[in-house]
Amino acid sequence: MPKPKKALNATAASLLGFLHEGPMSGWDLVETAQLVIGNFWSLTPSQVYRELAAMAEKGLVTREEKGARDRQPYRITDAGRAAFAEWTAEEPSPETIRFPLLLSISFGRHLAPERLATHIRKHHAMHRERYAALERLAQERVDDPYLQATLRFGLGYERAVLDWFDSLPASIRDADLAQQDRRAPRDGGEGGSIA
Amino acid sequence: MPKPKKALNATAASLLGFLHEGPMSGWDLVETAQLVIGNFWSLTPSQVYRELAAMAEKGLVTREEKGARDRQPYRITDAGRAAFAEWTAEEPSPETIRFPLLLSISFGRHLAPERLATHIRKHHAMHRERYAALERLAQERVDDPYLQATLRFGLGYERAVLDWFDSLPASIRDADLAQQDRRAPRDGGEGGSIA
DNA sequence: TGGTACATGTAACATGTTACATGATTAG
DNA sequence: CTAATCATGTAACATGTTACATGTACCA
Repeated sequence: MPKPKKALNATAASLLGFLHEGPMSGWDLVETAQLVIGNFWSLTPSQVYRELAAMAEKGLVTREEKGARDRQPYRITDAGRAAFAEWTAEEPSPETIRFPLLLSISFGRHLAPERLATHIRKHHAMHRERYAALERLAQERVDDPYLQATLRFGLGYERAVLDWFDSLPASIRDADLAQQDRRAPRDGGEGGSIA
Repeated sequence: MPKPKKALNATAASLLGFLHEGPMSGWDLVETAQLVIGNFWSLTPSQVYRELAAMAEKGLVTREEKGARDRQPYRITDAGRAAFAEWTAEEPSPETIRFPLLLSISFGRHLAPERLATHIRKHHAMHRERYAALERLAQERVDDPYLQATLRFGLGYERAVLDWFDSLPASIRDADLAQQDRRAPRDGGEGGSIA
């Protein structure tokens, strides 16, 4: 067997996905992606420009006439559509989550309790905001069932995260400065510079 | 301002976190990590060996006498503990999720419906299994509150994902071979072609 | 004695991140 | 005119992934 050969990476595929709707510039793509797939995928401008250049090289997209503000639109080609279709045939890999805060909690016994509690508090607040923003967004665009499904994912995820925050025991989330002697003698300042 | 200087990356930090419990080999670390932080962090053997080598270079860990089966244990040093402590002081970055299946759904209008439905079905099954496995795990180790908290995260997440799968409209998840003519023509169907 | 699981590691490559350089357009 | 924002891109580096090479111990 000749090995399934990986035609496209998911990021490139997503760009081609958007380009199905018509030519767009790198900037457009970044904006659109943030809005549409931002809840479960991320891509930076420099990645986008790199992928576009690579795909242009391979003939999956072509550059159009520049527009206003030097915008450089890219248009998907037939080869691009074919590559995209090939990508859709592969079984999507399982999702990956990287959640640094949970790392801090895992090693919570080695952190100063109020430090951990502070991290938790900030992230909790951030997720409350995200949830609210998502709810607002979900109320506007009710048209497209695919977008709706992914939006509902984001909502469900954020809801679960908020519930989880609420389920954290006081011993972890409410560390107050009073009962600090459990370990990690407070030294306030930046760690005792060892260098 | 001299720039916060990033002491450690989260993956290296997690290795140091585990090494706080005592010397371990790369293999041990991979196994432990899979078990303890596998629900929200991933690291491959080659990453682990590379990080260990780099950290040995920097004096954050030292190599111990090899044990049975050529196992090479690493022990955290004081500098390692200091670096870890420094890492805990940084605010954890927001989590990132990369969920290729949701990408497929986002571009669902450009996929053959039964292809998308197949992807969904497989992932749904995978998550059902993960959820069951996590529940089993959560029943055993009730001791450590930090582990419990992260386990509860995994459970909450998987629960949310399963609920989300259940919430998918039939039009997306139940594409059956009968109503295939939306696109991606197929043939050989039973006589009753839909009006 | 030969296969499988254990265990360590390297090399090559793909992807993601950060910092920066440049020019175009708009708003004040 | 000038600052802010829009827009494109490059370069350097960090991290993640895949494939492979090597050797150890167990067990059928």
